[in-house]
Amino acid sequence: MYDVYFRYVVPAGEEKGDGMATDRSAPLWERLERPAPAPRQTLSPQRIAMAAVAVADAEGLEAITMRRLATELGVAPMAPYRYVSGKDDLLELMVDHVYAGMRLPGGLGWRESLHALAVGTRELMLEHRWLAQLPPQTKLALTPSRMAVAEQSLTALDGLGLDPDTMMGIFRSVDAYVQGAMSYDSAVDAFMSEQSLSSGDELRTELAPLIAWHMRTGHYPTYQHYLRTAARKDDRQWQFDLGLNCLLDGIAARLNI
Amino acid sequence: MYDVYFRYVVPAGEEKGDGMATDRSAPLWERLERPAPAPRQTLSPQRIAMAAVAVADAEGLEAITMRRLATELGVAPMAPYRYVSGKDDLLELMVDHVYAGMRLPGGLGWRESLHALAVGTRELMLEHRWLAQLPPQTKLALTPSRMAVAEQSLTALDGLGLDPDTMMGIFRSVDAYVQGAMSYDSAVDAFMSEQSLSSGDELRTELAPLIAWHMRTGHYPTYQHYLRTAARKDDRQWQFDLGLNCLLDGIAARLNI
DNA sequence: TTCCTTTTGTGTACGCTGTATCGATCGGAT
DNA sequence: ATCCGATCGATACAGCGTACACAAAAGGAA
Repeated sequence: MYDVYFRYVVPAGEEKGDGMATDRSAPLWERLERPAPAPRQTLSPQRIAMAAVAVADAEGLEAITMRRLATELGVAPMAPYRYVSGKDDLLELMVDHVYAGMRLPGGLGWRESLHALAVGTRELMLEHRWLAQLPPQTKLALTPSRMAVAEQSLTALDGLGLDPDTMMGIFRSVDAYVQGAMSYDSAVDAFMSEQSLSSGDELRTELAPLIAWHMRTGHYPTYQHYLRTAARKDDRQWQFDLGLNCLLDGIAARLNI
Repeated sequence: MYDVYFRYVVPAGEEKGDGMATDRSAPLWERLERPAPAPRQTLSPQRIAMAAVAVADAEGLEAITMRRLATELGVAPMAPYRYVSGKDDLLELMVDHVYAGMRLPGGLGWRESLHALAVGTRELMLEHRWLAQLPPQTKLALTPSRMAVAEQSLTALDGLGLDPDTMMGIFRSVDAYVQGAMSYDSAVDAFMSEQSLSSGDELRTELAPLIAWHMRTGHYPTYQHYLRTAARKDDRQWQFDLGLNCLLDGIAARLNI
């Protein structure tokens, strides 16, 4: 597990400003640049991020509590506040921590790169299903790892004769599709584990009364036909790929690339 | 403002079971089928939904509190619990209430229908920006209004020689794109109104220190080029349409329809 | 009218959350 | 030896969702 926060070069022109580590008004990433000169500390942004990610992976996002985190770290409830300004900061730290694990292959064509972006993000979200359940403000988080992903994707679209707006638009479209699709899947997963359901069949049994009530109204014949005859209801990979391939096809066609 | 909850026909075979209205174990929509025989009541699911939607529209989703809702209705904090089993139920009620306002034109081709689905959902989310910020469990909510939207979309894809899995896969892909794209836009909106920013320029000024810090690392040349030369950074409509049209193009091409 | 039952809204309280504030403690330069 | 800033601990507070028991009000039967 390599060091996430120190691999970013300190930009030139930054003074060594004393007390920088506790200047809570500066952006999170700027503060982390000089995490702390103290040698004794038991806490660190990395330790905090790892502990939080471990808890969220094991018990879901709703288990992430400042108190729980502190307990996990063997520390007083308010201790982590020395490193993160609040829960939002903590979530941002977690996001950056897991996105750092994403490795996009370089040297591929634009389509392969975008495909890898989508599949890689999906895999990250399958491994950490809380990633697709983050609160809105965290979805914007401009963390170093996410910037790196964006940069790689934009680079893959460079040199094709596209204007910057279109390049960013395509990147964001693919990302929007992935986020939307995984947000749905992830919500289903959360519901299933919360109700201790371990298969699509068990899920449908659980939902049967509700579905049956809807169907008895007779308002949804096409939906009902789907329910009765569909064969891939549990094949999420297939569903994800269907939409992704359509989107990539469309990008290729519409932009002549 | 027409009645949202009584337009669904009572399915045959439902007993008039006494106390049905307070049987909290039945699905929300089944309970609402017999909302209450009493004439005196000051509360009703409709009044609750309308009050909650009004608050969320005006002050955002985080203003939605059981206590705040009760205050708004001029009632004790626990009173709404007679009609909704908890906050999740309340959110579901709100979702159904606003989705009931969506009108999809019929009699169009599949592409126009899916386009209308996407644009209509987008407009709903622009009018009620909390819609794109709902917690995960509410994203699944199988409410009557949302079932109706799904049914219409599936119907538009019927008769084209597609198997049910593909029909549902396409519907879900378009929906995923819309949810993902609007979830991002909505988060930006929330951030802007929370910081009292009223234009893209003000937003960029606010984020300038963070962005500048990232850029000074020199790791994001393509991103930087985008920042400096892009001309449509604030044209969300264009961005949304770009991805949507690509997706629809791809669907048409890949499925030969 | 009177009584009884069922429905509907009230009052109070509990455990949990995020986090502000202040005091104790420790490490290392002076 | 002294000081000082960086850490961490203890306490406290307002606000949240909601469980629970009770009061008020309406409808039906007598």
